[in-house]
Order: sequence, then structure tokens, then C-alpha cells
Amino acid sequence: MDTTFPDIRSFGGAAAFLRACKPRTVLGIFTNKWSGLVMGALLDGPRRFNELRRILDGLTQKVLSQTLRNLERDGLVTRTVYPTIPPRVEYELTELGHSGVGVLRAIGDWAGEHADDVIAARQAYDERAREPVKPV
Amino acid sequence: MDTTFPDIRSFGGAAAFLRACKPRTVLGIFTNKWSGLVMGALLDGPRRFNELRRILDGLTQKVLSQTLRNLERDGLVTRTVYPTIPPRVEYELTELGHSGVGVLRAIGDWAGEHADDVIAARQAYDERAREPVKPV
DNA sequence: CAGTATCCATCTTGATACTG
DNA sequence: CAGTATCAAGATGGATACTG
Repeated sequence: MDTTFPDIRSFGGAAAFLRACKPRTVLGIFTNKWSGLVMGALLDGPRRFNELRRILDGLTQKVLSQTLRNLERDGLVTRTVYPTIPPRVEYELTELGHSGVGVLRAIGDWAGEHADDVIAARQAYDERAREPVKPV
Repeated sequence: MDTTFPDIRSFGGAAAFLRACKPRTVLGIFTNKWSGLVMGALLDGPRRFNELRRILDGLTQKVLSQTLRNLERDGLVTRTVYPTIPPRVEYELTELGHSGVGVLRAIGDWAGEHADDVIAARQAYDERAREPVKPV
């Protein structure tokens, strides 16, 4: 059986693992609150800044700006400036970005399939915590 | 082509999406810093608390305790107390937990395959940012 | 052994205002 | 239009000490 998933022991502990493991440095892409949503909004093609703001209603300019800059820095999104007046900037998923969406989709699929299980488990746990200990 | 991944528009904006989308409430499992590592440490079978501490060297008791409690609450891990002296507590992945590891593996695989691309993109981006050095 | 309690550092998110 | 700057708040992570 395959038991190598995180394989922390070969790194000498979790702390060392976090430091040494290159893939781990990349995980921020998927743990970020907005990255996935922004990438999803780019699936249909290039989008302008305020276009994204409208689609993703609820993000402040700052957060959208930050998210896009991080995605650009990680090579998941390209930023193209057209030197017109007024300025026109388009964001578009790269190949790498599209492949990343695949992972996002896998996460989303699991969440969709099992959300009810998890929510039920949470309710059961919270109710157990409120009740006194049942005698055996 | 499938373009329905986050499908934010059908929710009326990202803010509403985050509130209404049940799967989204479950994503914390994968965005947590330690959950994946702890679940990985449970792949080989049940583990005791301090056993996990040794495997995951670097976690404090508090963080391990918190992580395990969250995993238990979400139904991914069971906690079994043996009323011996000294106390013996064992943690074990549930079926749901094992299926969650599958997602973690997908994330890890992508990260492993593309970490170098992302790291290279970051370096390129950071170097571009340093170029236009203007004298003060 | 298996935790809790406390206190603090940091990181992320966000509201608001301003700019080329 | 497409951003940046500033400040504040909250979540998260962690070091240390104590307990049944």
C-alpha cells in the first residue's frame, strides 16, 4: 500500500518538511481565499480589472489587486497593459493557470460531494459537546 | 467546454457565493496549514497523541490538539479514549478522512509537478520588479 | 500520557481615501 | 480605468507554563 503521501519522516519532522519541501512553497495558491474565485472568473477568457470586480462583486480593489498580482507572480495569470487612454489592462490565465484550475476543480468536486457529510459531522460533534456524558 | 467551475455569477457575486455555497464552508480542511500533514501521519493506521507529536516534530501541543479537534469535528478523524492509567487516546482516519487524503494527494501532485515552474515565475517576476531602479 | 490556559507575534482581510 | 496608500480588525500560529 502507498503510504508516502506527505512522507514527513524522511524530512526529519514537520518543521523541516515545511522548510525544505519545494512543493509546499507553492500551496499558497490553493489556500488563498480569493485565488480560486478569480481564476474561475478568468476561465471564459481575458478580463479587465473592473470587469472582474463586477463579476466578483464583494472584493475590494485592494484585495482583487493583490490577488491578481500574486497570481501573476506565480505564473498563473498574465497581465497585459494596452497603452491607451484610458488605460486598458487585461488578465488571462496561462497554461499553468489552467492546469491549476484542474486542481481547484478537484477540491471543489470533493467539497461538493462531501459537504453534507462534513456539515452533519459538525452538527453531531457540537451537539455531543453540549450534552452531558451519557452513562454506559 | 465546461466553464462552470466556480459559477459565481449564478450566486450574485462573490460575497453571496461565499455565504451561500455549502461546499465552500468545507474548504478550511484543505487550507489549514497542518491538517494535511496530520492526516498524512495517520495513513498507516491509528496513532496516539504523543506519537503524532514525534512524527510531526515541530508542532506544539496546542496546535496538534487544535488540528485534531477540527479534524474530528469535521468527521475526518475519530478519537478513541481507552480509560486506562495512564490514559491512552488513539486517532484514526475515517472513510471520509481517507477520501479527503485523495484530494490532498491531488494538490500535492500538482504542486510537485509545477513547483519549479512557479518558483521560476516568481524569480522572473521579482527580477523584473527590480529593473526600473530610479535615482532619488 | 494527553491534554488546557495564557499571552503574544504575524499574517490575512478589509474599509476608506487618494492618484496617474 | 486601473490601480496604490494607509490604517484597523480579526483570524491564525506559536511559545510557554500548568493539570487530571
